[in-house]
Amino acid sequence: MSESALNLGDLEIAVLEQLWASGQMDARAMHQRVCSSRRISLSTVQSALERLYRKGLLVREKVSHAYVYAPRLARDEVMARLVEAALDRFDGRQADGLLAAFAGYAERADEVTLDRLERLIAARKAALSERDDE
Amino acid sequence: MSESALNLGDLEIAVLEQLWASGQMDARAMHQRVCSSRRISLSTVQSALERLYRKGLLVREKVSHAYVYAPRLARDEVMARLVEAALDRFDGRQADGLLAAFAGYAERADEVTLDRLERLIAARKAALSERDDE
DNA sequence: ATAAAAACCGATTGCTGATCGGTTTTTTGT
DNA sequence: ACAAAAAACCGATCAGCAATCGGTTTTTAT
Repeated sequence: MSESALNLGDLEIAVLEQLWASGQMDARAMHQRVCSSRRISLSTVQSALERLYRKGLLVREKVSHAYVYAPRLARDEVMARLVEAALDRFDGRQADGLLAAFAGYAERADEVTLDRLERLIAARKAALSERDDE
Repeated sequence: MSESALNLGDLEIAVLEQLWASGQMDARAMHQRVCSSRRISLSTVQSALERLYRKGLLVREKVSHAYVYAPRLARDEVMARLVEAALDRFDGRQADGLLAAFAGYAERADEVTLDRLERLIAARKAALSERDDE
């Protein structure tokens, strides 16, 4: 096993989005934010937070008697892990899949993004050739 | 909804891998290939094939009395859709996530892959500027 | 000490993939 | 044409997981 089987439900993602937007909050505050779009009890929100905590995606700290939760990973990092998890299940290199996903995406990408990508690749190339020189 | 909620189980992926490797086969042949690693009945394999067919990932044709299944999408394409599906569930642009996944991957990418990517980006840039000229 | 707030616990529901055996339909060999 | 074999088809069960909740216990603050 590749040991990176990550999966997230809809509520879990909604909760994460709130935390990424606000930095941290307790279950009550989260409930306030989420219950406008979802008719949901406090318990349900607590469950989702607990699940995310157990999945290693949140940290928490007891402030007086209540847990205050905060994201343990950046939004991008979580997305990256999700992508990795999706691709991990296939045989062999996952390069192809990511390349393909990326190609499809690049078809619609704007100049700014393309520039960012070029820089990413240039940086990696530089790192590679420096390694070769040693 | 973004209408691209694709998800695949382990057996489904194993089945797809076989088809990508061999082009096409019927349920019996698939059972032969898969039952070495998984102790599984023919019915189970048939179910998986049927599910994949309904998901639009396979085509099939009656050859004499048995269905012969074949992939409808390339391996890369399926991987790309899986990535898309994983990222679609987040708010806003999925650019960031793909970029992040890609950045992580690029850290380990070899020169050949980097070259391929550069070409991909160059092609997209060319397409963009041609559009601008019109 | 007591009331309020939160954690904690367990139970239920719904969805989906995996799994199977039995029944019907179709094909094929004689 | 008919019987045997093969496959599709059907429905049922099981397992895992997210979502959902209410009730009980624990903790805190007054």
